[in-house]
Amino acid sequence: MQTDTDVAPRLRRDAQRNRQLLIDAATEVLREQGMDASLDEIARRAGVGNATLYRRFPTREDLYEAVFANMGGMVGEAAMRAHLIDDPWTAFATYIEEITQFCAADRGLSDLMMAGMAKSPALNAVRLESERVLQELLDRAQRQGAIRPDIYLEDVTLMLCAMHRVTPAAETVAPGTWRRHLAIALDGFRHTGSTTELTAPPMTADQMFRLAEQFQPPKGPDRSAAGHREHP
Amino acid sequence: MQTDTDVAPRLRRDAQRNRQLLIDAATEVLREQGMDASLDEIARRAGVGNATLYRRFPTREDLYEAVFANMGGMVGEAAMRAHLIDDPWTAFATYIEEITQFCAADRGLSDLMMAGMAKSPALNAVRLESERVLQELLDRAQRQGAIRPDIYLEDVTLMLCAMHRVTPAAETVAPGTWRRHLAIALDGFRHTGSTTELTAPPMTADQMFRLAEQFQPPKGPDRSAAGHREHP
Amino acid sequence: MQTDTDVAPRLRRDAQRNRQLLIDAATEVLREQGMDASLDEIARRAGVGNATLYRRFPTREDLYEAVFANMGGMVGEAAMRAHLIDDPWTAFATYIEEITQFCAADRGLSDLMMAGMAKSPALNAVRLESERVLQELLDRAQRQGAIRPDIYLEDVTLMLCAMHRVTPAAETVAPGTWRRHLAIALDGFRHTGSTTELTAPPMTADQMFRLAEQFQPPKGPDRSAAGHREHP
Amino acid sequence: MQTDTDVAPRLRRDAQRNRQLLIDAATEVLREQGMDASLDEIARRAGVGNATLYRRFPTREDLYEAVFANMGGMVGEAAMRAHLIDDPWTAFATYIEEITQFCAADRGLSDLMMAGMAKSPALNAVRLESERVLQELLDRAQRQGAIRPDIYLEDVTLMLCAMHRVTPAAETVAPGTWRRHLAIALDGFRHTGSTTELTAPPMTADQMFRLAEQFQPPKGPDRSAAGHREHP
DNA sequence: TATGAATGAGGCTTCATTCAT
DNA sequence: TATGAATGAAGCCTCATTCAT
Repeated sequence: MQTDTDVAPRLRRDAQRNRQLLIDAATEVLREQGMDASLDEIARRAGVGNATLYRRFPTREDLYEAVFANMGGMVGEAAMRAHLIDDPWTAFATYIEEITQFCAADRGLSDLMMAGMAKSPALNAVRLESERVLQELLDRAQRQGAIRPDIYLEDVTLMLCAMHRVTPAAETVAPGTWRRHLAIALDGFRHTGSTTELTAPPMTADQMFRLAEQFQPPKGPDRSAAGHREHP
Repeated sequence: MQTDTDVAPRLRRDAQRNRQLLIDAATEVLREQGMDASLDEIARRAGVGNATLYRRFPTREDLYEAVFANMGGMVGEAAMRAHLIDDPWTAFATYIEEITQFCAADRGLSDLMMAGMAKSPALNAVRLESERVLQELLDRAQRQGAIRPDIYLEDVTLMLCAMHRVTPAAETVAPGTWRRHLAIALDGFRHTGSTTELTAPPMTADQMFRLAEQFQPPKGPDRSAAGHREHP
Repeated sequence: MQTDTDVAPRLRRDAQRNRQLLIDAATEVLREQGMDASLDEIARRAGVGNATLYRRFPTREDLYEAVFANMGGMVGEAAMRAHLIDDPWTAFATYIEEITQFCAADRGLSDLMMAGMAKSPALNAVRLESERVLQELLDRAQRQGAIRPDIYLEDVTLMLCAMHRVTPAAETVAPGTWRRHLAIALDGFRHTGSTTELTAPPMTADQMFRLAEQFQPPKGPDRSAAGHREHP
Repeated sequence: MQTDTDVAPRLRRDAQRNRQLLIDAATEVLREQGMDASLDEIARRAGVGNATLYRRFPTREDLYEAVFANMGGMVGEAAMRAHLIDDPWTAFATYIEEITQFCAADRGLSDLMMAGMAKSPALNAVRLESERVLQELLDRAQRQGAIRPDIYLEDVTLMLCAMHRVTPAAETVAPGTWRRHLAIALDGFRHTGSTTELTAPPMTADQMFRLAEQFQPPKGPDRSAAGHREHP
């Protein structure tokens, strides 16, 4: 399902296979249960001992990073396609639509898209990149007058965050409806004759960060002298 | 804090008191920790044995139902206030704002507002009542032309669902920002010159119900051979 | 085996029984395996679910404290008997002998006698009380000239510490030999014509404390959001 | 660091090198963590696969044996130096001091000095050799009247055993204090006017052996159906 | 041969739930 | 009736050890 043959440089064939089994199982379980999924369950689903999972991915973050390794590519491609679109509004909307389409199909992806994961460079990189793209598209659409001028990146991000927390579940029940939902939400950004005046300030980037921190996967016990001790 | 004298008709005085203690504690814990809170924690906070909780509220649903019994009142009052507002759009927006204000301050409330709780008449009743109100306000605003005509109740509900899954967390980080967020989202419903055409159909009521079922509190283990055992 | 009926104020009879079973099992396991014993093993040996152990004794320290609850009495009695002895040296030696006799019979007791257990008031209290007694007896014997004047409390304590780390094991192999061992060691404190000059300074009380900290029982994972999460 | 070219007679050059890396790493880890150190940690520190460790040293004992193979040299040199000392008491005390100095700096060495390792010829050989030397020095000091005549080799050994179980920890907290501690303890052996009469008999050599057996490194699980499994 | 990989069991901790008082 | 008590299972993590390359 995932194809990151280059990511794990030299791994024995069977290890490579197990790694893939784990990633696939994790993808599946995350899709179903979201970011709080049990690691043992993932190992079980992969048909692999739990310790194998720990060997391959010492922390939950490592596993998640691997699961979403190809997300970077997805974002990049979506960005590229969006940049080819002439109409600024359409470019903006299309980019968000593509991102959302990805998330709608995967509860885990949705969860992680906004989750803190402060420790995971890869995940943060993807998010930052996506936000960079978003900012560009937003600027362009505002310059052209399609989007109301008092909208900030964080407004868009927050709206996406909210969407992502619902679309995967909605998808299992009414596939495709998210497109309608998203179209409506996007219209809220439009620069039209009748818009509600915004009194509250937008979130700051730091507040967004702290918000993301609140959507964290479970944190296990710390690793100072824990666990197994003696086999009597 | 809660006053549901009719709900539990004949109960000894102390039982009545315990019931109330539990509801108050649950309200508090749910507000802080959301739908997944530990039942033992609730009993502890109420200063009551855990078994008492089980006796009073055999299932988690029963407890939650009681906790949100008074929400009906809140919805009713919001509805009343909204109906006093002349401008249809303002009425619509104000009602949603009041509901959201409540949810923003209470993680448990937000969780449960959309949560399945199929078994819970009370919760469903509140939801249905709220939806009835919403439908009225929506109709009115559409008749007057403030809201685009191809919007359905489910579109509004779904948007609210998404909001509720984010606002409580946002509130801890940037209080009040949800107003901005909500204003933008509501503008999406407006009937303006430039709106995106909606190709996908709205959710059906039944789909909404099945969606709500996906946001469930934790389910316990399968208990087949549990309980007290003499020490063999 | 232990008899602390007053310690746990009002406990249901079965709980009292289980508590006792746990303490007995812990005593036994600690005697055999020392302070690193597995908590699950203790529960198993007591014929009780592991969670019961946690309910009764939330931390390892709590359990250990209970196991050694009667140590205080032992120390007090030994002190009383020692104070009745006229000859200062005999009083000093006898007190230490009684303490050691207790420790020789119990590896767990020996371990804990010196172990850090910084969190356990009871254990620390016993240790401090014992040291107070020791100091008195030491002073008396030094005033009378039986013990060389450049000996400090910490010298005695350290010697005891060393003894305790060996006597329980020795006891299983050659019961009673510890008396011989102890007699020889005590003679080292005597004020005689031929003693080795002591060039190094004695340990400070603080150093003793930090030494004790090095003999710690295993530390489990921390309790921030760990363990059980969902029962899917 | 170690040089046991004779021990492993014919080994490929790289094997020889790995063997040495492992011994060095083990020495280091044992020094820091004592006898219970993790084997994986040792292999890791050696920069070598864990299976290599198993191939080179099938059992923990085998590894420990190799680690302490050179201890024979240390003992021999200490013995030599002691024999050059004219005063019998000084010779006796100096030898013990040198041995203890070694142990104080090395937790693993201390642990193993007395540990059972019944299977390990090398460790036993070192111990026996050291005891032989000790016996000689003891005899000499007793003949000259410096040490009381009713002291036996096992008395000295046992005292050393007790010291070794404390000095490494003490060393980290109050370096050098062991010298004071040791000096006091040694004085206990002296032939002076005032000594305590010894009623209990000394340990027999066999009892000492069985005592040593009680200080064992961790034993692994029972492995009956382990290993690699195809994923069914 | 050397190695990384895999494994299951074991340790700790918490939770929803039933039992006995 | 109210309550504390008991329970097993599930979660997380690590280790000694065997297997396959």
